[in-house]
Amino acid sequence: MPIQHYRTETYRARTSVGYLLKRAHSLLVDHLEPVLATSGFTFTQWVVLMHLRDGLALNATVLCAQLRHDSGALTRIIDQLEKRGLVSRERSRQDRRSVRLHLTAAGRQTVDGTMPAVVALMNAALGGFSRTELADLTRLLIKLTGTLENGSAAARVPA
Amino acid sequence: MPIQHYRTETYRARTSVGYLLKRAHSLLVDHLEPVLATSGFTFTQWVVLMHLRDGLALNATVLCAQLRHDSGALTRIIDQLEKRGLVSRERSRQDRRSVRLHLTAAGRQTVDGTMPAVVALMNAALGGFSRTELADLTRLLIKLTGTLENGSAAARVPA
DNA sequence: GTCGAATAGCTGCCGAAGCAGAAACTGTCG
DNA sequence: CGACAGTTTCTGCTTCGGCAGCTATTCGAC
Repeated sequence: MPIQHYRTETYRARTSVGYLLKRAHSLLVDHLEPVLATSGFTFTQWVVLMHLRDGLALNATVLCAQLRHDSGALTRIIDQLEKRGLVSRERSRQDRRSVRLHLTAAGRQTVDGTMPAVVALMNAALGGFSRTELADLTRLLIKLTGTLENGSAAARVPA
Repeated sequence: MPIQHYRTETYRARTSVGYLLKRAHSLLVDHLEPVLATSGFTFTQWVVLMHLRDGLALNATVLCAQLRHDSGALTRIIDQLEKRGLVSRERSRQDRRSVRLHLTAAGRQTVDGTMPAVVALMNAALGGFSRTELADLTRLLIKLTGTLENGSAAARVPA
């Protein structure tokens, strides 16, 4: 039995978590894009490279789930990055349906090169935050995504 | 002099605020869309109606800024909603360049009809949160957006 | 008042994401 | 073995957001 945080009569867009999430993310991307553009990347391309660098995804299917992105669109992004020599495709031998992705040396070097500017931007954005506040924010966001990933939220919606 | 929250060597996508914001928002929208589809709305259309209902935006320019949406795209969304009789356009008399937007009675009734399901969904998504946790999350998100709206973040990025 | 600059909104165009379906492959069950 | 369901990736089609340019209107300097 969850708490009634919001009520129908008093729900307002501007104070809702959903609106604030969108706004914060959108503003962050707007600040990030010019920085990445100096390295010749769109935001989406850079995110793909970051995930490959961190070993979070070895193939397109997992990458789609992680990034909540369309598989068709991802194919085309990988095409671009492969053409630039930053990513390589290789058919898996265990399961020949699957294509293993990894960063090339050039790809790793390029994405590492973007990190100082990105980290500086993030730290500036969080300039007014104490360490505790950032830890709280991170924890609460992880908690929220955890709830949303399990089907529990959708299941409770009345017909 | 902001705190060095993140460092170049240890920055990882999965634990960064940016990634978590995107993921949380995206999951929330995925849950919301089927609910709104039963009323015949896309997420974007519904957000526009909500803002008009709450009196947050009286014309297209303000609405664009609020929603961080393109003015051209917004014109077409308003077209659809006007054609369905949910929104009305009216040239302002004070400034005839400006078009005042408002919900029609039908529009208000329709968007109000979506509220119970939306509120139920949000409460389910926040099921594991205490009142304090939701208050903290909301406050921290507002704080973050505030920082990002003032140009301070971008200004500090090194060349 | 007049002229140039700025603002509000709309239209055409382009690129990227979403959807559906095809092709290649795997594993299972009879 | 062979039919069939399920995966993984890729390819066309459609839709939608972002950009540039246009018109109408207003503001400000002179």
